[in-house]
Amino acid sequence: MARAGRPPQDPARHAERAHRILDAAAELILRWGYDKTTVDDVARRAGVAKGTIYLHWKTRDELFAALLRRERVLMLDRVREAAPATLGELFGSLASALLHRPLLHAVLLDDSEVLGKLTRLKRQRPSIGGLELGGPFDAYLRELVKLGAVREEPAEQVMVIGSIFYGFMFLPGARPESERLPDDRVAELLAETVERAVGTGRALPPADAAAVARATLDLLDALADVARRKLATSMSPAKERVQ
Amino acid sequence: MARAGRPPQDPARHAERAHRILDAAAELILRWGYDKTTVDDVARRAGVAKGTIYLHWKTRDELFAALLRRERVLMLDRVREAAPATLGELFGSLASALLHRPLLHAVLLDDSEVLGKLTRLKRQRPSIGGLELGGPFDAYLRELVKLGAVREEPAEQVMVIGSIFYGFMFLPGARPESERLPDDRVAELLAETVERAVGTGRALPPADAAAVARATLDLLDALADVARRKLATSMSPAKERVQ
DNA sequence: ACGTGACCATATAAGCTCATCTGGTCAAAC
DNA sequence: GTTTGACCAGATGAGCTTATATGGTCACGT
Repeated sequence: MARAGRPPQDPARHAERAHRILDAAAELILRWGYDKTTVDDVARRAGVAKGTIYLHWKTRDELFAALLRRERVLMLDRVREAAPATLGELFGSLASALLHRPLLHAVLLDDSEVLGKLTRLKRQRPSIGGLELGGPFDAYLRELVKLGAVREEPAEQVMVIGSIFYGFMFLPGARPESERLPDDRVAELLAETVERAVGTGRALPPADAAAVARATLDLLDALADVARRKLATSMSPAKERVQ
Repeated sequence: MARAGRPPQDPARHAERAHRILDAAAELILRWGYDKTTVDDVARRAGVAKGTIYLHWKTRDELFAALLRRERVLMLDRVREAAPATLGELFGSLASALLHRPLLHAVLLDDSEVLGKLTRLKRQRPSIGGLELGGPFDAYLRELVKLGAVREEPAEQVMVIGSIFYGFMFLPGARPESERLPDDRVAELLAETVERAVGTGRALPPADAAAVARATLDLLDALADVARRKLATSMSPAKERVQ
């Protein structure tokens, strides 16, 4: 109640505060799990009043959605920075980035420890690991097939890649600490495995290799673009949104 | 461990009844889950009195253990019959057999729908998918490395294989029915993927290829032998057992 | 205009009771 | 000698009550 001052309508400050709230939420959810993290906790940790949170999001769930969307954008940005030039590198970078974002990792694995009662509900969603399996990724794969970087039958290759990716993301958590490989090594092995599993094995002519690298970055840009647009929806003030 | 008391009047009939009870248990557990399946249900379905079940096993849990051990033996027998001759074929056969044994599949995936409150408890166990990752399988892998069938760093390859296997066993269950491949095709793709992921790619001289096939069958024999011995322990009358 | 925190209706958790169920036993019946 | 099912103590679950916590709102102060 002691807080004075009426900051003018400063969008930058407003956005900064939203991010501060999301930071608080991320930290608390990771520590206590979604069920045990209250809006009041988040507000306190972010140094705002509870009501302020509802100036940004209509419900607690929307706050969480915004958080996940931001995680996604951050992850994709990191992948994009790594500038993967092949399918294997793409998934290696994805893995590496995902392992640095425990919330997304928890969503992928449907970890009830973290997600609480949200666990089963998310199952409905068709997306796996942040990649829509029909859609831009599918087009990307077909492109690589054309370029001779990936074998035929893209529909099956999608399943193969998905399985490998999921297995690599899951298994380390199921093994005793002592036998666990460092995250970076896991990512490297994943990259290698994907390449061997669905690659053609032939070396590509430089022009085609460049085309693959280009297609990969284009895909990431497209995914990041969608992700950023969704995030923007989640970050605009609650009142402005219709639904 | 001399036999206390007298052997049953007709051992064959006795064993047949034990299997009938396990059949009943398997069916009910798959239908209702472990938690909702009572000893009385099993007895009724098997056409015996409840007390009879306790002539075979000391506790409900031991009945379940026997069931799983039988499943394991049956699965390994099936794999052995397929006579896999390479590492890839070994895992293809394992996958195919596992997909035909829903109980083992549930154990691998830690499916709480089926296992109920047993879910988290089994987590402790070091075994994944019925293969002890240190032990006979490890020796087998090293042998294949020596024969030039598998790349170096067997410790990492174990992790790679495990991840791939788990991913392939898990993913189909997470996808919509419409996009799901037939079990046989999944097994084939898994075989191919494992081979590409950890194989050397070179064709082996016939003598070495034969050695690989031999080692594979030897491994299966060894695993089946252990499994059968454990099963035997679980199938001997409850009173004869010490622990 | 903006932000706040007291406020409210509802949700959740804890504690308790009571009836039913279930794993396991055993004296009696084959 | 083998099998059975009535039987028992403890587990489980439904139902209810009470106390606390929580998501979300809003009149008010700045």
